[in-house]
Amino acid sequence: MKSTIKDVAKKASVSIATVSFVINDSKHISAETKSRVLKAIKSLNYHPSKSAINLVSGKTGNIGFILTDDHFLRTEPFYTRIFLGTEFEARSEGYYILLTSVRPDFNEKDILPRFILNKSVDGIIIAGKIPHNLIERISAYNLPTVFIDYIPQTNSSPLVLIDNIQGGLLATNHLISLGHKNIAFIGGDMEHPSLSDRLNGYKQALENANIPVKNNLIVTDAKYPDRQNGFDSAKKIFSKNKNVTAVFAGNDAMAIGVLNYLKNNGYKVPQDISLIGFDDVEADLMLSPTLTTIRVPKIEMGIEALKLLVNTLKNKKSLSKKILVSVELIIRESTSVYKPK
Amino acid sequence: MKSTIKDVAKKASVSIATVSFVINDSKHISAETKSRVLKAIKSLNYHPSKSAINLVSGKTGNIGFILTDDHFLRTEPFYTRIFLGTEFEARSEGYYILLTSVRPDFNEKDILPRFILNKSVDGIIIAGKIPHNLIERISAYNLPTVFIDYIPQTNSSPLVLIDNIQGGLLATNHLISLGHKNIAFIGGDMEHPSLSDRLNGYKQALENANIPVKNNLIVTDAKYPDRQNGFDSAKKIFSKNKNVTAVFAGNDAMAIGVLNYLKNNGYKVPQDISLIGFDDVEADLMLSPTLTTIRVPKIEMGIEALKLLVNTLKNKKSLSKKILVSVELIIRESTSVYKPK
DNA sequence: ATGAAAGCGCTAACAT
DNA sequence: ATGTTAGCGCTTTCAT
Repeated sequence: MKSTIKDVAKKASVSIATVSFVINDSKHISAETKSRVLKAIKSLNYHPSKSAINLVSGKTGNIGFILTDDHFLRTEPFYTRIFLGTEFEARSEGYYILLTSVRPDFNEKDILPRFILNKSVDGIIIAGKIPHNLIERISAYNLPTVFIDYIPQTNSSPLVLIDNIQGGLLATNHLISLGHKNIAFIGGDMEHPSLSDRLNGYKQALENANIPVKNNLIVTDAKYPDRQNGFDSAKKIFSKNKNVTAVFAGNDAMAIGVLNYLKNNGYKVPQDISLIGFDDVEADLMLSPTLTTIRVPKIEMGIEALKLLVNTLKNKKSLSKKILVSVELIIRESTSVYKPK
Repeated sequence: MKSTIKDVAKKASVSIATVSFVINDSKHISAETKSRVLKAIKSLNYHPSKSAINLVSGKTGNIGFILTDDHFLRTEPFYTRIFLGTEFEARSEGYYILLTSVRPDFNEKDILPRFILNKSVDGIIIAGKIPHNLIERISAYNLPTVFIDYIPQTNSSPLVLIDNIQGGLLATNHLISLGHKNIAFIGGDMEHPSLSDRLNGYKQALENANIPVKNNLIVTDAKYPDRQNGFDSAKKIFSKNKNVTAVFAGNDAMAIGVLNYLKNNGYKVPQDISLIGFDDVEADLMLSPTLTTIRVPKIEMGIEALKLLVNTLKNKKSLSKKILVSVELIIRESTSVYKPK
């Protein structure tokens, strides 16, 4: 039933070597022979055995994709979209993606993803913040690695990052251009470079506009940038500061929490408070008003990471490149011109 | 660097066959020899080459996992959890999962997942509702298949299903036991057996309690059971029926939409209206009140599907089993005793 | 331009 | 109980 290279060779009356040369275009074969082989391949519906190729080449044709459980299960499909981009690009490159999630509190006792132990991947893509000891233990295996949306402490690998500073600038400038001056920033998990750079962009924009940066308008103590913490952080800001007219939330999840807080407490968005998020996760169609935000090209990030990795794999030398994907201001309903009361 | 079976054999002073026997436990080897081999394996950090095993066994060691984009990107991590269960179980069984998503409107022109075309998987798991023509085209490849949470029209494959009727009964009985009589049902995508069976359970429970089933309390015309449609369906019910005191939503996503509608329109949950969902997707910690629901064991479903598939793979005969996973009533804050106004 | 043949790392008869 | 060896399907060097 299943045809092999032998069957093709026999059918085309050539040696198996010739068939292999034709398939891989690795040696010059006369046009006539080539077409005979190609015809045989087609008529037998022949597909080369991956296992055999892998065995002889010493490669696996697989790429490992690692992220933490909580990233994978996040309500907002942020990392899932990145994965989709990677998977999509892997199709054209002929790789398979082995996806695995690890616990966010991965420790010495946990075992490494088995595709690493079993040497079943040629390279690795790591998305999002990942426990440091995991990174260290993986690096012992010397696999080409690309990081997405995270800068590991000890880093020499190619990186695909969001241009968060630019995003922070865009978001804050948008609010400033609407006339806002008392602009709060709500962040969390400031160890993650994404969040801290968004804050940097925020500060920079204020300085550029000669608006003083006030620390009491900046809340960054949430451990994890999710809805609940957005809600709680908003409470901290608004219970003390009555003159805030705009909020820049570190991501859309937090922005949704902020929005909930504002609604529950009688603030109208955007009439009383303008609100901008970050990520554009298209989380919640129910959201009213719809959220002005900074769009992060998630699919593209996944694509870029795979390209980078495949490049490294093929060149046998790590290019150690850094790709900064740019972001885009998406104006919706949650921001509007500042009107003094 | 990379050690092979030969290195182990040499180190343990045995033949490579003996090493193989030890690894696979396929022949009786004396305890002494065995321990020597095991020690050699450990000291060399030896891991058998997957490619070689695959080649010799004619298998790939991979399992394909297919679902639609929108299921994969859903706000509520329902299918992602199922996938996680599958991936988890695959670890113990030594399989790798190749995850791919297809468009919900997959048609004749779209190409099949390439792991099918390239014969890179030994079997397939399909989760959720999938276009019928995809199923047909896949079936031509004669790969052992297991369906999760969906009953294909032309079916002979093993199935892992939710006991939706039981769930519908549990949910409705819970409301009835609280004294409710005017209980609405909100569903959507009734082509999906899950949703229609939940409705069946609802009807059955009412009949058991001698409560007449009223069609004007049943809204099932939403095409897709998401938040927005939950919201819209609630509007349909409540704008016409003033005596409804409880709602059974076909899933949590719709329930969240219903809750939003109720809040926006001055109803208090559960004081005015009791609300129960289905799935227990733990979607939204912000939800207030927290949602009473029927818990579906998502991880377990993924596990069961993989077990079923591996079983089929090993026995070389399709068991054509059907597994009905049972559900559980989770009482939280959104339901309470009926109080006449 | 094409073919013969040696492996890649492993399993499983078949021998001993 | 353990060893010898013939492949699995392919790539690639070396001949021709």
